[in-house]
Amino acid sequence: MALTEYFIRYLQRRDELGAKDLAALRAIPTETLQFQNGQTIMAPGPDKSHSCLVLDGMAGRLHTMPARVPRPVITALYVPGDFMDLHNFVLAEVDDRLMAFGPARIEFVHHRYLLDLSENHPHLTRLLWMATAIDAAVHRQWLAAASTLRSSAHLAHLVCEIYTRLAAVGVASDHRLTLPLLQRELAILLGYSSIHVNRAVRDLRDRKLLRWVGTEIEILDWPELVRLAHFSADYLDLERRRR
Amino acid sequence: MALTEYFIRYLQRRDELGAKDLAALRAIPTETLQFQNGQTIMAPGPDKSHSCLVLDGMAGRLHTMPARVPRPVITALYVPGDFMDLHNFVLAEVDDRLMAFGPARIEFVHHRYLLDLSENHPHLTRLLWMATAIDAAVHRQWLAAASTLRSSAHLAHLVCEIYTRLAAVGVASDHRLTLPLLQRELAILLGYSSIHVNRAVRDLRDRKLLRWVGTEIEILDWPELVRLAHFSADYLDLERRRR
DNA sequence: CCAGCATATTAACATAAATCAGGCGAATCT
DNA sequence: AGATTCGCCTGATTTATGTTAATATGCTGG
Repeated sequence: MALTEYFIRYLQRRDELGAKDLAALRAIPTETLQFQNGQTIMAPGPDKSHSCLVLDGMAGRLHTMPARVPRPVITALYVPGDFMDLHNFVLAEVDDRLMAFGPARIEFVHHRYLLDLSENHPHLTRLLWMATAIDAAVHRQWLAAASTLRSSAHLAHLVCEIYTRLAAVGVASDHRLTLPLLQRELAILLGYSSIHVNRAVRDLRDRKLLRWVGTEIEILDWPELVRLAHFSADYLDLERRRR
Repeated sequence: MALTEYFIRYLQRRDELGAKDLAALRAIPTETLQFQNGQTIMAPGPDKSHSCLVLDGMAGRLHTMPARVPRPVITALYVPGDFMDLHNFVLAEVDDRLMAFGPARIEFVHHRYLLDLSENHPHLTRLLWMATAIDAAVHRQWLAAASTLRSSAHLAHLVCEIYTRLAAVGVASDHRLTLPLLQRELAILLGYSSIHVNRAVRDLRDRKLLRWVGTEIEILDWPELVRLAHFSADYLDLERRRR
């Protein structure tokens, strides 16, 4: 199985890929595995041999604070095309757990191929580096959202971001998206109790901004949702540019 | 002026540097500028030509949400040796403002040298990449801290982290540190009102965990502070390892 | 069809943090 | 010295969020 075309499109939206780059990417062998909702894609620990990317479905990163901590926190969400685990290629140890949200197909790439890429394809290396930098930019946006937004606006911000990211890879359109997260999981993502998340969902419904049944969301008033959430897609760095 | 030895030590704590790597790093010319408290080191905008690192003093990253947002948020703090702005080498645009906290000397590296490095020194490239990955790991820890900790513990976590990072570069020791942030600035970092930060400081004082006068902090009970903050230095990735 | 379970929802109450209002003390300026 | 500014500190009140408890709803397996 070859490296997901989703990821190649992820890169192509942001920079031009030459024929040699494309060939090098497509030559990387991967192993694809299927996961069910809640399953662990990668457990924390040192010396990982693979990094992984999302082919299909959604996945997330569960970060646990050390010692007797109240609960883990979801610090990132990944959609198809996201190379979700490049970090562990350059870090000694990442003690986050990667898990599937809903059914998901994940591709695993052995680090030897990334190492080879970093030795012989500097342009691609910069693009992989860019992918981790975009992850970090999303982290910063989440930090800012958590600091400045109240629960409803905070939840709205998440919906705007995920819709934008899903739409960018063609998995969502027409202001409809599937978000395979329980309210309990939204709570540990946004940093609220699940009851409070429920209040926030109700608030957005009452304002007629969206319909939300189970995992299916329909955004009824995108401009107003964006305004409430102070959302702008800039930080996702979707623009095409030489790097 | 050559690339700061602090940054070289930052790398050496985490991996071995060969003679060629060292020579390549030391050959990079930099320009050093002095900033006063509150001054802008780099303004947001596209097409930056330089990245910068902290030689002396402290600096931070101010992230502003778009359009009529309540306030900016401090999403990162940088200490001597931190290559604080590698992001903009690989990203099209970073709309964060970099500013000095207290007097600070900052080194500027032209992107042409980073480009050269990424073309010809894959091992060093991976290490720079690692530096941005560590930044991202710190972001995730801040996200987790913001979600799970109450004000006092959250503030305690920040103090633990900054002391650990300052001590790692030899700028702090004996459980004493200088933190050139006003309570107002701590508030926009932690996501509280400054009045509430004041209460958190008082709480830590009342518990006899630290003395805090102006910008001078003395940690009186490190183990208890660490326990309260659920702090562990793991995420700073200080361990030495091949990458 | 029912029992059993998990999730969503709501209400009532408790706590945390924001906001409002103001006082204190040190540094600076006139 | 007096006035001003700024950061620190504190109490009173309001708002946001957490907690507990209970009900509803939708699924699954018998």
